[in-house]
Amino acid sequence: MEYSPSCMKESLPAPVIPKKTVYRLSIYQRCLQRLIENDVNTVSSESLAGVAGVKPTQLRKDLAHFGHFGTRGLGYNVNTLVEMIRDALGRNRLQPVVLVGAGNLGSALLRYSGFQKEGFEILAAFDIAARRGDPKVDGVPVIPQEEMMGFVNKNDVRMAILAVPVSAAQDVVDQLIDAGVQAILNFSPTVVDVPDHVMVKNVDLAVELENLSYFVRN
Amino acid sequence: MEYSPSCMKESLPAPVIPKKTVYRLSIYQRCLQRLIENDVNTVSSESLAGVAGVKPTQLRKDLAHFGHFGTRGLGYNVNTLVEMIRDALGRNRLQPVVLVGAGNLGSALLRYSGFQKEGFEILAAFDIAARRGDPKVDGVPVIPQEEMMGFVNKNDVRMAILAVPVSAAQDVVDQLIDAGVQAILNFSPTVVDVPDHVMVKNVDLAVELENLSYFVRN
DNA sequence: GAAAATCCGTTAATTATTTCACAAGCCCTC
DNA sequence: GAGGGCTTGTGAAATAATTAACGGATTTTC
Repeated sequence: MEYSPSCMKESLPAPVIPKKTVYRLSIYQRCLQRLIENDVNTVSSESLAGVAGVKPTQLRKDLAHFGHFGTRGLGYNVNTLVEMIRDALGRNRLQPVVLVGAGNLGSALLRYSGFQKEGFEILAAFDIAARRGDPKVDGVPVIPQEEMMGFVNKNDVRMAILAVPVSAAQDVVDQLIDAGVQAILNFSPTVVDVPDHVMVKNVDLAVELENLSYFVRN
Repeated sequence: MEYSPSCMKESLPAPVIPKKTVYRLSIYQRCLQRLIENDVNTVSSESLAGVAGVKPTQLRKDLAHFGHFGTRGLGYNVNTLVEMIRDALGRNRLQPVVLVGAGNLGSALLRYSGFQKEGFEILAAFDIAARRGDPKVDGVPVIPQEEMMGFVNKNDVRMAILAVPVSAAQDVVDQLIDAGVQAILNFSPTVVDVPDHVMVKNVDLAVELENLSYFVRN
């Protein structure tokens, strides 16, 4: 049981990390980075959980999926934890990403510094209305849609951010998948169909707002 | 049990709708609107679930929380369903909303037509750098931050969209809550502290992307 | 260096959510 | 208007996720 997950014993099906755990790892990561900035070396599950907005038990259980990282009586070493999470989430955080659809929302996302700051690089943006020689936006070239598949293929791009109109969404998604994309962050307000091996995360701003409105007392 | 929820009988604790159900209602709503545009009158749980990306059973169970709306052997009347969901989510879909932080992301959200299209109206945007007399963005006035609390108070605003830098997020949230806001859609990449009666939905773009990267095969 | 205080890792219990399976209801045809 | 074919609504079963409880390790204090 020690440091090696049980799956090592005889290549069992998989460690099976709950999706929600994986999601929270990203949140922990963000909080840890804040701690590093403040020169904090050690953190207890209680205080980290407090900052991340979860219960201490949940934090410990989440981390336990990946091994033993804490010191009883003391807590977790911040740097160790950050490395562990980085590994867990895939060291390929330098993964190239493309953005499709440089309209209002799309171009705002291009200028949004948050992605870069967290270690993602948007290689290029594609738009149906783009022309060769269009100016870069915040250092990112905006390229005609036709060149998307070739580009994705050539650069081994596995992740895409989608911000195209609903009417184009499914088509673009199909193309992206054809070209090798495996994960899509979808800002187009529609549900798209994808094969099992492709992961889509929908971020539908209007749906989020509508959902929130349910919790407003009348 | 019929059309009136059991809570009417003698004001029981509450109908207790699962959060995830409420969330999915918004998605169903969107899919239904697409159906209306295509002049579809009737839809089965199977086909609606297909479009919404869920299992038919789940759809039926979700709807069942609110009463009987379908016709066995036939399916659901699209218009009836739309009305039912609108009611369930709170008829106050004309709820006023304010946006705080008119930077890159904030101003893109202002121009984003999706909110309006779904029936939300952004009354005003506030920014620390705004000056009286600044031009409107897409019809929405951009107002100095100092006037936020007064405005929210006066206009009975219950919902806010937050797109300010991390360093300002908690302060602004505290002010918003003081002024009466009950639900916050938070695009600032940080977890904010709120009392129990306030609902926050975090949309952290970098976290979403990082999370997705876990599912990319190496 | 012993005792007290802290805090992790883990099992078990609880709670929430999803799925199954099927009875009951309704449409539609003949 | 009777019967076959669909499709809903729903209890019960299965699954997943969260929380609680606690043993044991480690630090800190005196």
